[in-house]
Amino acid sequence: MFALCDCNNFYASAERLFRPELNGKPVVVLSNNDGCVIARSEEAKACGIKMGDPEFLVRDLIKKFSIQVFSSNYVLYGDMSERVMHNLGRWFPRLDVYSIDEAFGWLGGVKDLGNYVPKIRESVVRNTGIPVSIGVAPTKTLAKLANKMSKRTGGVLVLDSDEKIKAAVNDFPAHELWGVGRQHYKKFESLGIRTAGELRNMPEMWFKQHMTILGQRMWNELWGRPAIPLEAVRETKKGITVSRSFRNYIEQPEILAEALTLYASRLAEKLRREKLRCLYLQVFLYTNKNREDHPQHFPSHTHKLLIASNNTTDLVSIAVRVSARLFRAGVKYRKAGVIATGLVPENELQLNAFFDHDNGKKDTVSAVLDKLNLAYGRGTLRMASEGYEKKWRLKHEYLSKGYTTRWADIIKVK
DNA sequence: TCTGGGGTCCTAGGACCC
DNA sequence: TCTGGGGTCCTAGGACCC
Repeated sequence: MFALCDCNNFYASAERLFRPELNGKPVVVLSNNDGCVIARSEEAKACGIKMGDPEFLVRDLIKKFSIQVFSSNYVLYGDMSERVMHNLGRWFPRLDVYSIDEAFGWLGGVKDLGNYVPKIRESVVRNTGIPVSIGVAPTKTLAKLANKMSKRTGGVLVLDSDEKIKAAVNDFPAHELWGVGRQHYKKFESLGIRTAGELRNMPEMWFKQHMTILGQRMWNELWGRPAIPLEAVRETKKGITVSRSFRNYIEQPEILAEALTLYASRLAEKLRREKLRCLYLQVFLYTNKNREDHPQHFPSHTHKLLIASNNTTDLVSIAVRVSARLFRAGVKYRKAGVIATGLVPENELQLNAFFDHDNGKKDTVSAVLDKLNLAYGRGTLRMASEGYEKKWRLKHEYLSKGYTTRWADIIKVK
């Protein structure tokens, strides 16, 4: 049996944990640049705030219901996530951490699930302060379904018989299934399919034809036959991205170069942290697609490196050069990013017979950079091309403190 | 009038996830 | 005026190989 454990309204719960006076009050967390709503407490949902709502469109609701607003604080969420996962790990022989607030656990051989599962939930809540819900079923897809249904029934739901599964799928909306997005739902609608129960009664070939092999897997999973295995060890990543929207539009190539310098520096740091190097570096620019009156431009280019690298100097110089070529005058750019692919382990460096390698000099520079920035704070030592003013940098006006990660921000008990 | 078969790699686009 | 960021997988088509 699989268990899906997920934190309720995770970011909102994490923020409220250190502001107990907000318990029972509406709370929302905004995306980067304070753009749109990405987490809501139950009270905020009841005020009519929807997932993904742009902040400027719900400003009136926020004011009307005195909703507490937070910018996203990923350092805090990352740390709280680690605590939750660590606690979950005590209860499962194998744990597959699926996202920052979700994990699949393997419950093979546990006899009294009805007794065991609620204990997991109570323990995590007691040890971390983060409320979680747990759904249990014979497949991952059904465990996800059970998890969603459990939010209405006290946070735990175990589907351990064909009868229970049948009752659950007949009561579950097809568009809320794991793996069903807007496009698939449109197809279901046109056929009059509303519930997961109606959906799984369609023939297997229908799934294969209309939803590719992923649909075929879903069909099996809905009938209780596991088609998606537990990944106790996550495979190494295929790519690493750093991209951000700008606070204001960028219309000058030299300002764009500043942003790309920062993003490529961050990307190099991420690669070094994961002990990887990249063979390809993709650079892309975006305009604001919500503005039909602006000229649109979404250029992108992938640069192939002669030797795999994770050095800040290498990646920054490529990113800046490529972005200058992609840039078009008279266009208002809203966002840019860099993607590293062709990832290889740091210590398996393949040299190039026709190209001079510097015998690790740049690696030494990067190591010094990381060491200084770790000791004295991120950005202490950085590339000069990052600029000084950085007016394009993210907006986060409602940022909470680093309660669990910064000594200066630790809560004092009187 | 008639021009093979089997494969890999890469890219772009679509769909979905949290 | 103001609409996030970081991922995965699948498919189709083009270019190329023998």
